[in-house]
This record gives sequence, C-alpha cells and structure tokens, in this order.
Amino acid sequence: MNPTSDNFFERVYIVARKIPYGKVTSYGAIAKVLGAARSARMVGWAMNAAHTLEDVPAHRVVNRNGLLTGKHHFDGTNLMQQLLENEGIQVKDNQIVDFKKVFWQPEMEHH
DNA sequence: AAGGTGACCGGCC
DNA sequence: TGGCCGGCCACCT
Repeated sequence: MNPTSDNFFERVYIVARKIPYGKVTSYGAIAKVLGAARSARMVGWAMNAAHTLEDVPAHRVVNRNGLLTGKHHFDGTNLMQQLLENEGIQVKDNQIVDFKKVFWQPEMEHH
C-alpha cells in the first residue's frame, strides 16, 4: 500500500465488502458509484492488491459481461469459479449464468 | 525517465 | 458477431 493509492483503494474495498453473499458486481459498477466511471481498470488493480485482505470478496467482482476475467489471479486454476459456485452462482465457460439475476448494483453513498 | 502493460468500459464501425 | 480506440492511472522495466 502506498500513500497515493490508499484512498481510492480503500473506497473500492468499502463497496466490495458490501456485495452480498451469492451476488456479483462489476469493476465498472464499482468505479461508477465512486464517481470515477472511467477508472474501472483501477478497480481491477485494487482487487489485485486486495488479494491478501480476507474480508474483501474479490471473487464477486467480474467484468461487464459477467466474465471471470480475474480468475488467473487466484491460487489454482479454478479457485474463483469454485468460490462462486460455493455461493450457488453457476459458471459456464468462465461466464456467470443468469448474470442479470445475480448482479448486485452498488448503491450511492448518500450523505 | 520514458514507454509498455493491464482483474476495464463505452463508443464506434 | 467481432475488433479497435481513447480514456484512465499505478506499476514495472
């Protein structure tokens, strides 16, 4: 963790921790709710850095099409998929089945 | 110290 | 259907 990334990363983690069990969201959706719609790549980078943090469910973040684009960053070949399936989320060909139904829309922080 | 590289996305053709 | 581009920005040569 370095001083420049801390703030944004921490805000990413706050949102990510809210993703309900059995649901998923996207990098872009997190970026958007943080007011940085064009910084989805940074959300991906934040997930990468979050790997050591147990309380951030990085496996529940996929790309805009429900594709498991981050799977290679988990230990083993299929850990991300297995974690999702453990929550009742079906995955076929690296793709979330019924993506719209299990998609969780991050909410605006209002205050 | 400059340039390449992404766990991305929307627009465009 | 599929590919390319520009924007984004921290990291790594």
